[in-house]
This record gives sequence, C-alpha cells and structure tokens, in this order.
Amino acid sequence: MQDIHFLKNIFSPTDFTEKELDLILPKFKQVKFSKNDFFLQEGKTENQYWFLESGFARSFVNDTNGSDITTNFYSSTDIVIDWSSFFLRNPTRENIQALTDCVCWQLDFETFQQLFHSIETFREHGRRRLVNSYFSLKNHSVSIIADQAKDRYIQLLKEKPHIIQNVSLQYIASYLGVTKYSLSRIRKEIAL
Amino acid sequence: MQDIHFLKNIFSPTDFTEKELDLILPKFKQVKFSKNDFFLQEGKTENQYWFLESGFARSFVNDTNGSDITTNFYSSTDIVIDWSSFFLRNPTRENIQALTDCVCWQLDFETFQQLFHSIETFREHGRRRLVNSYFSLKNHSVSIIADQAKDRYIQLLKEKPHIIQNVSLQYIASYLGVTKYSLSRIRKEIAL
DNA sequence: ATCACTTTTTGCCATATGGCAACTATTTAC
DNA sequence: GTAAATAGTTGCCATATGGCAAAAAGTGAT
Repeated sequence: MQDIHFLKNIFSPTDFTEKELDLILPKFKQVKFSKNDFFLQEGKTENQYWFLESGFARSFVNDTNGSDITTNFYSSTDIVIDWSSFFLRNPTRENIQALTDCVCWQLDFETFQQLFHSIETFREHGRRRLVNSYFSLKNHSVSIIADQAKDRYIQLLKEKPHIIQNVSLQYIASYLGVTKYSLSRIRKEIAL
Repeated sequence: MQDIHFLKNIFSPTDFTEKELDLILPKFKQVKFSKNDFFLQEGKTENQYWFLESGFARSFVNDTNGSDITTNFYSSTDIVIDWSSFFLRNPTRENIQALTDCVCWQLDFETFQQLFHSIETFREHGRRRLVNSYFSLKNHSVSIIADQAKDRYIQLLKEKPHIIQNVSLQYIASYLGVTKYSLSRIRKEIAL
C-alpha cells in the first residue's frame, strides 16, 4: 500500500478512534493527475471525493459568452469536488482541471456513502467539510458585491498567497470577477 | 398539537416510513414571527432549523461601508437558516429578518443532531437541503460575475416571481449586486 | 382623511471596470 | 536552443453602474 501519512493527518486520531481509522483509511486509493488533466468535465456526474495531497487545481464554468469563469482553487489538503453533482447525482456544469501535476486520495460515491452512514465521526467530518465550502463561497459572493476589485485581490493575497504565487493571472482574474486587463492594472498599482 | 399538514408535506411518506415520520414530526414546534422580527442576529449562533410555512424573510450582512447586502430570500417550504453558524456552532455575520408575518416549524440543534445521526433518511434529506442551498449560492455567485445586472433581474423574475412581487426594491437590489438607483432604472427599462 | 415616514424615481455627473489592439514577456514543444 | 504558442501589459476609449440631491409616490398611524 502507498504511504498514507498524508491521510492520517487529514483524519487525525484526535477526532477518530484507531478502529475507525482502520475502517476508513484503507478505502482510499492514491491517484495521480498530470497538469491539464480533468478531474471532472461539464455534463458528467461527479463520482469521486478527492483529497488533494499536492498540486493545484481549479474549477470553472463556461458562461454564455464563451469565456470561462474560475469558481474555485484547490491546493494541498483541500477536497477537490463538485459537492452538488456528487451528492445530488446530477450532471455538472463545472469543469475541474489540474493546474499542475497532482497527487490525490480517492473515494468513490458508494464507498463514501457506506462510511457516511455507518460512522458518525466520518459523517460529522464530511458535513463540516461541506459547510466550510459553503461558508467560503458565501464570503466570496458577498465580497464580489461589497468590495472593489483591488480589495478583493488584496484579500486573496492575504488569505491564499500560495494561489497568487502558483496560478496564472487570467484564472485569478475571473475568480475575482474582473478581466485579465483589470487585474494586470491592479497588480501594477499595488506594486508601486 | 398544531396542524402538521404542512410538515407532512415536507417530509413526504414517499421518502420516509410511517415509523420514521412518527419519530420526526412530533419534534417540531410551531413558531410565529411578526414582520421585522429577527430569526437570527449578527454575533449570535444559529441554534434552530426552521421550515417556513408561510411569509417571507431575508438574510443580510452589513458590509464595511455600513450598507447592508441581502444574501438570500426565504419563502414557503424554504429552510430559514444560516447553515454555517448552525453546523459549525460559530457566531454568525448574518442577520435573518421577517419581511412579513411568518409561520414556521422549529427544530433545535440538539434535536436535529439526534435525528440526523439516528435516521438515515433524515440524514439524506438534510444533506440534500444543504447541497441545494450550496448549488443556488454557486449559481448566484457565478451570475453576478458573468451576467449584466438587467439579466440577473430578469432571471430572478423568471425563477422567483413571488420574491419580486413581495419584497421591496431596495432589498432585491443588493441581492442582485446593484444599487437601488440602478435597479429602479432597470425596471423602468423593462417596463417600456 | 391627514400627516409623517419610508420607498422609489429621476436628472445629472462621477467612477470603476471592460475590451480592443498592439506590444512584450514567458513558457512549451521539438 | 529556437520557434511557436501562450500569457501578461498597456494606451486608448467605451460602457455599465454608482451615487448625490430633490422630487414623487406609496404606506401606515391616528
């Protein structure tokens, strides 16, 4: 079996009993993605729950004008998933693509369900993960309405400097709700 | 006991067994709110799960400029809740206020937890509700980035005409991410 | 019905951001 | 290492939306 040190860290023994960990950890399978590989593509149904050990990914949707809009970034310890598609078993509108080579730990829906319904701690863990995503999305959404583009950029720079450092400007721009031209100008202004 | 016809509709026997409904329905308590009453206030921790039988409510946050931003509207059969605060047990940044008199069915966190962990169907139901909220929020968020204000208004008009009809312009404006001045002009333009 | 209060509308101008086009810098593939 | 492709920058002008102030319309209480 592969090195599961990473997973043990995610499912820390502080929260789970040894017995629970013995039930959970062996269900995960290590999977590697190369840069530009798709975790998920528009029209398909999300069937995997992926813990990202290393690398970067982004999710995006194609809007009606043909341009794409980044909806999220994923980095180490994040769960790479489209929650809606995974839980509602619906085809998704989103794409999730590796921005660099990635190492992940995979759980399929069936296995997830089995663990979710049989282990209370796993349930609480999963719910917390989902709610944290909801919370981030809400903050991001409010920020787009309330804050100026420049402030949103500064905020992201503070909260997720690794994203700014590792992701190309064009993808960050649409995530922040501005064009690449504007973001380029914002960067210039901040650099002065 | 009060009339639970509404609740029976929410927890339809198609999904739940009679036995499960007997465990679930009696736990709900009917609560009434008057117009302008707060379901939840900034700084407090959400401790209730409310099914809205009748009336309208909105949630909002105060931004850094002192103005408030509507984050959501609630109408019949919706769950009036701040998911993050309820599940993470954190003080919230949001306010939820009744826009009209409201009739609700209440479940407190403890009781919710007990049902959630003991009844698989209840669990699935709760998760589906949360994920639906997540899905709506994501769509709203993308729409603010991708679509023009006028299109967002038209979209809302199509999808939730009852909101347009029952909620004052100023609250709808901040939900759509525009000022009340702009929304007023958008309405004028559409009316022509 | 009247008065006070709140909400909506509108003229006017300000501002943030969009977006083309051309140029430069950086990355990727062979 | 070089060529080709992709990404980022910048000048210029366009446009959507912001926001004050004042008027108008609507709502609620006595």
